Parts: sequence; C-alpha cells; structure tokens
Amino acid sequence: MSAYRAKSAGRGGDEYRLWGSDADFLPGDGQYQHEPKYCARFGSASAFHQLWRQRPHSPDAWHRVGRKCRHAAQTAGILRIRLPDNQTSLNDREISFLDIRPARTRLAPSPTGRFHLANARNALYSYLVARQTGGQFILRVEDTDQRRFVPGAEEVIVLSLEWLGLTPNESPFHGGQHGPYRQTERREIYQHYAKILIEKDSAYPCFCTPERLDQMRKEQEARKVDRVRYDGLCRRLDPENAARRVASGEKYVIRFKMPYEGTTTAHDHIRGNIVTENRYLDDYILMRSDGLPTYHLSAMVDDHEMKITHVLRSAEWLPTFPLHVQIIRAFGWDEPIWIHPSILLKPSGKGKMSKRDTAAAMKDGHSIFVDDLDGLGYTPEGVLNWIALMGWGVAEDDVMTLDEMIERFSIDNLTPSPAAINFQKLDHFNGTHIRLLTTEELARRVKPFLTNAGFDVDDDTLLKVTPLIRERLVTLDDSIPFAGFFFKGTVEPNPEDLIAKGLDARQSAEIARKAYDILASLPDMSHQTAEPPMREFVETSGLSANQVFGILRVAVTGQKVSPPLFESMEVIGKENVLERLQKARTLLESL
RNA sequence: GCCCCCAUCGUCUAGUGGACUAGGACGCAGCCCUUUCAAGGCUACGACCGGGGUUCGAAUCCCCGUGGGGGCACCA
Repeated sequence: MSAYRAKSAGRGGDEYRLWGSDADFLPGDGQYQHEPKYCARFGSASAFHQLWRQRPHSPDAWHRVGRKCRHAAQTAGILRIRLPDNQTSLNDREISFLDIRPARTRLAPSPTGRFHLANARNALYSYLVARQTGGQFILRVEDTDQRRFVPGAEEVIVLSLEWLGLTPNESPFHGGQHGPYRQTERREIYQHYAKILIEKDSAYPCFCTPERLDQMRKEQEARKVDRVRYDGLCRRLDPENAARRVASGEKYVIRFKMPYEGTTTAHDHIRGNIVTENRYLDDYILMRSDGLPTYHLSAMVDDHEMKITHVLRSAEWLPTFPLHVQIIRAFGWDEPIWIHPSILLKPSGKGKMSKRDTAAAMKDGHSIFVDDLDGLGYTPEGVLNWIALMGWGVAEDDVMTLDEMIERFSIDNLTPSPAAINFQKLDHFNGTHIRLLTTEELARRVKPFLTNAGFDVDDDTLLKVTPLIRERLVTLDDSIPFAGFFFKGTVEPNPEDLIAKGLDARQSAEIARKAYDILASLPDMSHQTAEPPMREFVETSGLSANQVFGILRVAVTGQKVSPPLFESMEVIGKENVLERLQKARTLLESL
C-alpha cells in the first residue's frame, strides 16, 4: 500500500511537498514541488494515483484540472484548494486534508446492549478512513463495567460488522499485534498508566466513600452551585500519607487532577476548536475501587497503545472531550485526530431514539438494530448507503457501494448537526441496491426468505423468477408475496377476484374458457408465443386488456398483484397454467 | 439549574463573501410508459430561525436572541 504525505514547509512557507513510500510514480527523488498557490487534496491514495498518472506535472495542467473539477471534485475524490492571495500557508485543517498516511481507526463499543445504527455508522466511517489510506480498522471491546455486561453482546457486534462487510483487521476474534482487545484483559496496563499519572502529579488517590460523595453532592445542590463537582478533600492530602493509606489496603479510587483555573482547548475535526473553562470540569474518576479503569482512562490508554490515528466517536463524548485531551497531554502523548459525528435523532427529529420509538419502528418493518435489519430483508448494501448519508454530506450521486464510499469518503464532509433517522430513505436505498444485484446474487439472497416462508424452492425456477421480481422488491422478504406462487402446486384464488371489472361471473367464466382454448392450442407457453394471440383476443372481443389479463392473472397466480403475466406463465409452464385456468373457470361457473 | 454542541425545503444534505433565480436525494402531487404492482422518464410543490452588525456585496463572517440536541455517575 502506498503512503503519501504532504505538508506545508512551515508557517508562512510557500512550498508544498508530497512524498510517499511508493516512489515509482513520484518523479525524481520522490518529491514534487508544487506551484505555491495550489495544493491537492486526495480523498484516497488511488484517486491521487489516478490523477497523477493522467496529468503531466506542469503547474498549468494542475491549474486546469483544479478549475474544471471544482464541482466534480467531490465525486472524483480529488479537490484542488486555491489559497487566497493573502494566504501563504495552510492551516491545520487543510494540512490534515493532505495527510493520508495509513490510518488506524477503531470501533470501541461496550458489550452492554445491541448493535445499533450509531455504532454501525461509526464503524463505517472508521472503516472507510482506514481502507482509503491503507490502514487498519480495529474492534476493541470496552467491557470494564462488568455490572452492565450482557452475555452474547460481543458476538452480535462482530456478526453485525461481518454482515455489513466491515470486517476489522484486529479484534478479540481476529487477533492482532496490539492486543488484547478486551479491556478487562488489560487491567495491568491501566494500573501502570494510572501510576504514571500519579507520579506526574496529574492524578491522586481518593478515599472518599460513596456516602460522603452523596452527601457532598446534596449539599452543593442545596447551595445551588453552578457545577456540582468533587470538593477536593483527598486532592489536598499529603502524597506520602496517601501512599501509606493505599499500601495499608484502604479502598480508594484514582482521580484526575483537573486544573481549577484556565481553559482547555480541544480540537474536533468537524467543529474546530472547542474551548471549555476548567472550572466547569471535574476531578473525574480514572480508576474505580475495583481496580478497573473508567472509560476516560482506558480509552485514552488504549488509543495510544494501539496507535490509533483517528478517533471517531459519538458526539455524546463532547462534554468530556476536554478531559480526554487533558489526560493525553498529561501523559505527553500525541493527540489523534478527533472526529465526533453528530448524534442520530428519532424520525420525528425530537430527541434520541428511545425504546418506544424502536418498538414503533419494528411494527413498521424497520429497526435501528443491525441484526434485526438482516431478518427484515434489508441488504448490507442498502443499510450501509443509508447510514453513510446521515451526517456525511454528498452533493450528488448518492447511491454508492462500499468500494465507492472508500473512494469518495472524507472526514472533511462530515456534518456537525444532529440527523433524524428516515426509514423511507432506507427503503429507497435497499430497493435501489437490490436492483443493482446480479440475478444469481439476488436469487441467493432471496432464497432463505422463501424457504423460511415454507416454500419448496428449486434453484432453476428461482433463477427464472428473480428477474421478474427484481424491480418490485423493497426488501428481500417482499419476494414472498411476489414469488411464492411460483413454488406452489396449486393456487386458491379468491372467487371475487376472478370476476373482471364491469363483468359478472358468467362472462368472466366465458373469458377463462376462451383463454384456455387459445393457450391450449399453443405449442408452448413462452411469453413470445402466448402474448400475441391473447392480445388479438382482447382486440377482437371488445374487452379491455385489463379485464382479460386480470382474470388470467388471478387464475394463474392466485393474486391480483403479480409480476408480469406472460413471463410468469412461462415460468409456471403450460400444463400448470391450463390446470389453474380450468380450475378458475369451474370456480366461476359455480358462483 | 449549569456546561457543551447545533441551526438551509417535511427529512438527509450541497453551499467556505459576488457564478444563488439557493443545487441534489428521499417523501409528497401530477403526467408519460403500462395487463396488475413496481421500476423508469418528465414536471410541480418546497428552505437560508429572528434581530443587529461587518462589507460595495452575507445562506456564507461577528454579536445577541430564539429553537433543537447532548452532557452533568466508582456507565460507556
């Protein structure tokens, strides 16, 4: 995998360089000096690769491409940035555009519940960043809260990722060089780092009991303080004294020593700098009395140990974002690029999805849980496309496969505002991607739904049926009403439905008889041979196509709505068609 | 209550000071195609939260409101 990097030659510098590990298409010594006014942004290494091959290295050529592609740039994954005349250097944001070293990203769910849309979206974006830079996507299980641990949740997470096609490079199940990938298996690591923090005077042991904390909180609330926070009793303890108490086996937690004054500036890639006054922050607990870390410590330690370059997590973490930045700075580590995609709102746009909304969605054939979506007949392609666009601004051509997303995705196009879930859009994308599937693939995916519905499915018939139902499916289980009758020996039409509009039972029976005669006289039941004589019959009879074909449809398929009639009859076969027609006629005559 | 985040069609969004008569997609409505249902094609409807600035010029920059969301645990 290639790695490219571009960087400003320094503040106020006027030169931009690209270099990469894959020097064979970089000119000369592997460096290329840009026209100072322009720099390139690469959505992906391969997009860059392509452009590089196409264009000669003259500044004019770059210029031309840049002007022309302003709009098309998004789709090509390449965009030229023209620096304003008074700007001579790139800012951090712009530099990060250019930085496409292999990224290491991670999904860090806690095995406490089900794998839902927000998890899936974070996984997708993380996966995309990793893949387009030739990096790794990691799954880390954050199971430090053992009280909330749900057995089997880990498996659901991995299975869901697998189903979506977002297979991690490293995980508790896939292994890797930076494991273990389960936090409960990393206790000693956190203890080691907590100790370092105490040594650096950025953390301290706290012996306050839950009861005292509770009382303290109540007092503060009674005083109507702006911010209820730890009063610092143990922070003022003499370190040696504290160490003695720890050694004596007294119960304690470890707290972060938050500065009482000043501000913390944290940089989110989507929102820019977020400045928080430290007095609104707290001496958060890093290590619990059970010896396990809280998220604040474990996530920072693991992201560092696992060499994570881009931290993608829900915007719910924004309030504690400054804390996390402080912890990392206290250690003296490099910060990753922080990306907080907006939260997902319920379809009404009012609030996060709740249990009640989830139940309502289920009743409607929808769900926010990935493992439900599978059973509901949704395809990974459709689901992926759907979630991708909640928070990723794509100007045009928003139907994409995973590979196309890898080409086009950029963390720079993520949107900061909360997005409401829209299940209609899921249906749209699902139907669209179903239509994009090959016949063989669609047949393969539809089969289990038919089989589960009790149909005895043979592959030859299914392969013939699939093209007929393809553009009618929103979900895969829609194949049951549309294709089920192909796999039944007989059908039981509703007698009422057999009577054509404007006609009575007698007349309808007569039409069935004539149709029978015509079809029986044919050499075969292919739609090419069957349709013309039937059309001719419609013409000469003075009846409408609607009436005649309607009777035929109900008789042959047993239902008023079906795939195209003659193609369906071809699949069902002459003998069977005639049999069903005969039965319909008898039924009509008995009315 | 306090802190933080956000603000363009009903929804997802494009938009980075003039190319904006604000573009696309979903949905909705109509038309075309059509044996049903779809799919497809075309057309319509539809938005810059409000008020102040800055500027020759603001959807875009700043401030103040308002509205929405999130967070205030030995949960993540």
